[in-house]
Amino acid sequence: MPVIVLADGAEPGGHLTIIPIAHISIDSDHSHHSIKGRVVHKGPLVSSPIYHFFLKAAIEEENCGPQETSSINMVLLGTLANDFSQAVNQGDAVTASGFTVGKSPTARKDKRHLFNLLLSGEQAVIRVSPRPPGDLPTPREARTTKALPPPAAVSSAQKYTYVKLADLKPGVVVNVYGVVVFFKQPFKSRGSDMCSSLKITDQSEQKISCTIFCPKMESHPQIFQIGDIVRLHKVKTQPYKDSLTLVTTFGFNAATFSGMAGADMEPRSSSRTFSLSEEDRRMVTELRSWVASQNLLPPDLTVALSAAQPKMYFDLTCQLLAKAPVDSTCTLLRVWDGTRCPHALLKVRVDSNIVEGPTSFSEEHDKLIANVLVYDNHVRSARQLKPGDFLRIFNLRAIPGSVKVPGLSSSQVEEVNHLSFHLHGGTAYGRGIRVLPDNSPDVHELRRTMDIFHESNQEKHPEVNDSAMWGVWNTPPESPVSGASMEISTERRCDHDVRPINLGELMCCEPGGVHHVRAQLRSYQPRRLHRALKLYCSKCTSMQDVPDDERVANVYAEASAGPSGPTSPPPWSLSGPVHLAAGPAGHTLNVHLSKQLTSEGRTKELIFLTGCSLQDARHLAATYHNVVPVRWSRGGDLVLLDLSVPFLFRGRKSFYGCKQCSEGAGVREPTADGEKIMDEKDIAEAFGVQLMTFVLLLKFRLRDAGDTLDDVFLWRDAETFFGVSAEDAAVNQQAQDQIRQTLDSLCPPEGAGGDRPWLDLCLAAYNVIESNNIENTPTFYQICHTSTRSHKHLQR
DNA sequence: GATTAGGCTTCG
Repeated sequence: MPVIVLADGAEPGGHLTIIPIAHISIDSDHSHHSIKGRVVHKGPLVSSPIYHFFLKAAIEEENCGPQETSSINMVLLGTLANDFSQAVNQGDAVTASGFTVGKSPTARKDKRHLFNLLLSGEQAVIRVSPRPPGDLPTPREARTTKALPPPAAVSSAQKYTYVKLADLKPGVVVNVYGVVVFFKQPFKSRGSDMCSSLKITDQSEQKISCTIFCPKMESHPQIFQIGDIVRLHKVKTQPYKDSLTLVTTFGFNAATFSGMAGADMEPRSSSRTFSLSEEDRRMVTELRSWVASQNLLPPDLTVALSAAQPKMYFDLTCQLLAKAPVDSTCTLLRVWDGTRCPHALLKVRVDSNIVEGPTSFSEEHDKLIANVLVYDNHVRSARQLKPGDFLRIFNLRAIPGSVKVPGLSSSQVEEVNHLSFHLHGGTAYGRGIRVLPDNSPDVHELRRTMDIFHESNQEKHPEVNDSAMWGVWNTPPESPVSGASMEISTERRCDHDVRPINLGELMCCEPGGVHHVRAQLRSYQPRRLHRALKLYCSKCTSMQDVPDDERVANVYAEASAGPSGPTSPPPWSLSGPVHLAAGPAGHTLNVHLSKQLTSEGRTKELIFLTGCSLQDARHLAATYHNVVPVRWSRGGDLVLLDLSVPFLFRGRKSFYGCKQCSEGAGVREPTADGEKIMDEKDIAEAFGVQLMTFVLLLKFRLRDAGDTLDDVFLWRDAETFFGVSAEDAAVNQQAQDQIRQTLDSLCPPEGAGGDRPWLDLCLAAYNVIESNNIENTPTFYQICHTSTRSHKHLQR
């Protein structure tokens, strides 16, 4: 998906609600909110070493109340900044969503909102409707406009006209709309491009073949099924065999819409300056209702595994669980769709060392897993697939009987009358594989079916915990990051004097040494990066997950509702109620300050709160240096909350203590030395809390020419590797983006087109000996002393 | 502003 969508109607899409700019707050969850306003300032595009690009802008709301803050600063990072710079002009109306909120450092100076919006990554979307012609700038804009460079050509302002398919003349470049009646997935042409073909029709009932040549997969029309509507810009008519065909020309661009009447208008397009005018909406709506009234589309061939019959050709929507190469012309895909095929399914056994994804599943799940063998040209597309991907496989064939599977010994193929599924070589009948985006309606439906299976299976077999399946199922692939292209390499920072070896040699080495290898990153876990963030206790070396906000909020809520009998605040404290204006009605909570600090005029330095929510604590952390949520014990004393939640808030950061190593921890007055503001270490020490630190933990699978190595951990030196501190990654979107970008470059997502770079790595080999199992201890590897270096190239 | 392909079941 493009990060930026330019639309004439600047309303939020789908599930988003527009909220007033004044309601933006650092405490609120704005994931379903969007804001709307006019661009009153557009800063220059600045090249940034980390994000490629960086741009500041400000938008102002129209028709807001007299007292409200009506303008807010936005910080755009990465490709979004680049897109915005090209496609948006001062005076354009925009809506923004998918932002995070931060404190605006310039609020005092520019009199804008106390907070600013940070937009980056996939979730950030800006929609733009250009300023109507003749609409004069506001006085504030007029003052600043002069300083801006002349406006770049804005594609959104361009007017497109569309030709009906019956009115096409030979040898002209046109724009057309059509309903897809046939399509083929892109395949590698003999030339330099990928080639895809489709046939479209419209109300004139003319059927026209189109040939698309584009080097990038994602620039081809993203067609998921017959009946989808495509918009093709800049295609040339070309006579071929008594009829006209359409072929891409320079400037070609495609957008695809669902053909279902009433479906949303969200286009599938790789164009970064995408424009959707009223006419576009009308064209799509008219084609949708025309299709609904006709009977011209070929039947939908989608069939669930539960309805698969021997010998049939059908389309399968499914999830990939695991895959394994069988030989150079054949790859095995293990898939499921949550339904059970009435026919016994062929079991294909492959060496577990070459399987990508889980190698075994529970018996119940196994019955639902279909083995799909893909051949020849499809081996190439299967290479891009990752376990967890949702797929549509077109023109799959159900094959009954015993099948000779290449690469298997004769004893393994004697499964008579079991169904196997083949995706034969070639592209006839649109044969091919397509990855479905996580937000597609088909994926939603698939997930529902899989949910039902899991629930009923849990009831039947509560003892079975099929972690392999859950791992894949809960780890959907992230959608491709548009334009996250940077060349990257790794550099060893150690001075070990060892000769680089290959992975095969490494696996023969005894644990305990360090080794240098050169390998590619095949896959990594967890796919959801927030799960890579852990809390680590350096004393007992335990590691735990960071609790999510909901859990933390619950603990605070429970503590607020705790005992409220007679209380005895500590003698060193001053207590009193404080009224918070936050929230719809505002509310009151109790604060406790140190007498000592208060007398020194250092009231801002430390505050204890009873009856506070998570939001309150975060809110007050913007004003007070150290915020400690506490509760009353049954005996009426101030005590710390359960250490499963943060015991301290400092700015945007929160700090946790280790439960095991903090025995006897309690609320005590920290000694203030007056020179510096006390920090988390001072407070933890005073309370007797063993501080935990944030760490990053990832597991890599490496591969070189001959071997694959699993269980390669990146942990101790993860911060060196990414050039980001784990503590920053916990609170800072920019740090998270840097990790994401690094991983995307090392292991490019499907469709991004990048090659996997070769990495120079220093690995430590070790094993963990458990007391009762000295034999057979597996060897693990850890990446050490290695950092990534990126070499960005500017985008044109 | 070149070149690619130009649907129409594998044969495992």
